[in-house]
Amino acid sequence: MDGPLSRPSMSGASASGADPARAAEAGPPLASIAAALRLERERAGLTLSEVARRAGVAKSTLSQLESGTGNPSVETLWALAVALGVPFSQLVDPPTPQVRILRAGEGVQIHAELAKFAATLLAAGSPHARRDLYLMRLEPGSVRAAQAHLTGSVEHVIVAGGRMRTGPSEAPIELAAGDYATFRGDAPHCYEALEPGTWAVLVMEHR
Amino acid sequence: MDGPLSRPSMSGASASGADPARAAEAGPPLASIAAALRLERERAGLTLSEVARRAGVAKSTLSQLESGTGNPSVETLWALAVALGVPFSQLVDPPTPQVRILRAGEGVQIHAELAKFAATLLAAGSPHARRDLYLMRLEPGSVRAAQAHLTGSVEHVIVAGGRMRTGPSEAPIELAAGDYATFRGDAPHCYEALEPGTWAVLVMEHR
DNA sequence: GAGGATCGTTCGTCAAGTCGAACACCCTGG
DNA sequence: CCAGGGTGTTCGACTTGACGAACGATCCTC
Repeated sequence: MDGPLSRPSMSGASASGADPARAAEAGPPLASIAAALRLERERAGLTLSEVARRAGVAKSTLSQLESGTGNPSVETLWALAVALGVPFSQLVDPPTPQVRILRAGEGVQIHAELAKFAATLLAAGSPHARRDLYLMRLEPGSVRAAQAHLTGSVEHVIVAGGRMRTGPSEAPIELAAGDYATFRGDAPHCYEALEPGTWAVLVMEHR
Repeated sequence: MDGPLSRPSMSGASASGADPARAAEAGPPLASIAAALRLERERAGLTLSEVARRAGVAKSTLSQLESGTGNPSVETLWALAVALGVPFSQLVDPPTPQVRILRAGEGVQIHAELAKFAATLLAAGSPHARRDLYLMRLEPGSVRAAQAHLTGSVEHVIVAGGRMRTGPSEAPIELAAGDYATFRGDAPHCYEALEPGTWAVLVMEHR
């Protein structure tokens, strides 16, 4: 039902109280930074020399950083982040999930003392996800096709009323009120209402 | 109706396309880091010496960093973040908003080519906000009172169906379907359904 | 009020990050 | 075939951050 995808640790714990895993990542992400630097540079199609020039750092420094040798200063890393056009923290913290659907009624439910309350955790954001919340209304009869956003962007849709078909353009998913779905936003995807007055909450996660 | 609060720049621009302001913050946040270090240390009620000891850095180094002198290495800053029990990026990026309401129909609307689509930007997340999405269902007759969460947490509520009263315990707000409200989560707040079958999307922003 | 302890700051010393230049390498074109 | 401009890497010199110790300042104890 959900295909070959890795569950991104949907630990439903962080709702009832403190979350100890927030800053407890053990070691300084020297290697992670190295990988992120190289990844983002190649994604942007830039050369090491060019990035170094734009950032105002020596290319020797960048070379060492990309090779995992070194412990950059904040100033240096910041300059590189700006040159690469990515948020600073993307260089220091790991990537994001993939595709996941949560039908109405599914998911980790959190109940209160008096049973009149039930909350379903839809997506526990990674520490540095940038998430923009949208309230989306659409009427049937037209398909809104969205092209690829920035690399790594993820979209979350919670249908509040009506029915809609959304998801990757090659495999749309039909959702009804209360359904929740998330999918990659950096691939072509679409939105189509199946009933009048359809509306949903859209969370656009940029990283 | 919304009291003395500063509008946290709800620039509705970032929806139609690329967002140049994502990593374009001009200078390296030397002073910001200094302020964050001191703030988080005092929040935790720890002494400079103690934090330095836990982080395994010289207290002279920490002193210089808190005074804004210096450009710490990633390794050093990471150790301090762990010692302070805060996510790394909280030390490098600024704080968060306050209180804001968006009634159904209000807000910056984004229309598509065919006018059958309308999205309302609810909250453009700061680059490092950790946002957990919840689908919340609650029935009338009981008030769910939530105590203060972690400092700096912010809650977003989008009512999908029914009516509810929520917000800070000292000044709850009545919301109907389509209404959106956001308020501080580190102060006592409550949720109360006013109709059967009330449900909402809850976004818990931890920072 | 003297003693002790701890706070945060400032001062030299050492190590490490950053820089610039020279290096080997690949591809293109004269 | 071999200059030419491009890549990313490695090498010393310099700059700078991190360390440890000593320094006033403050607070509590005896």
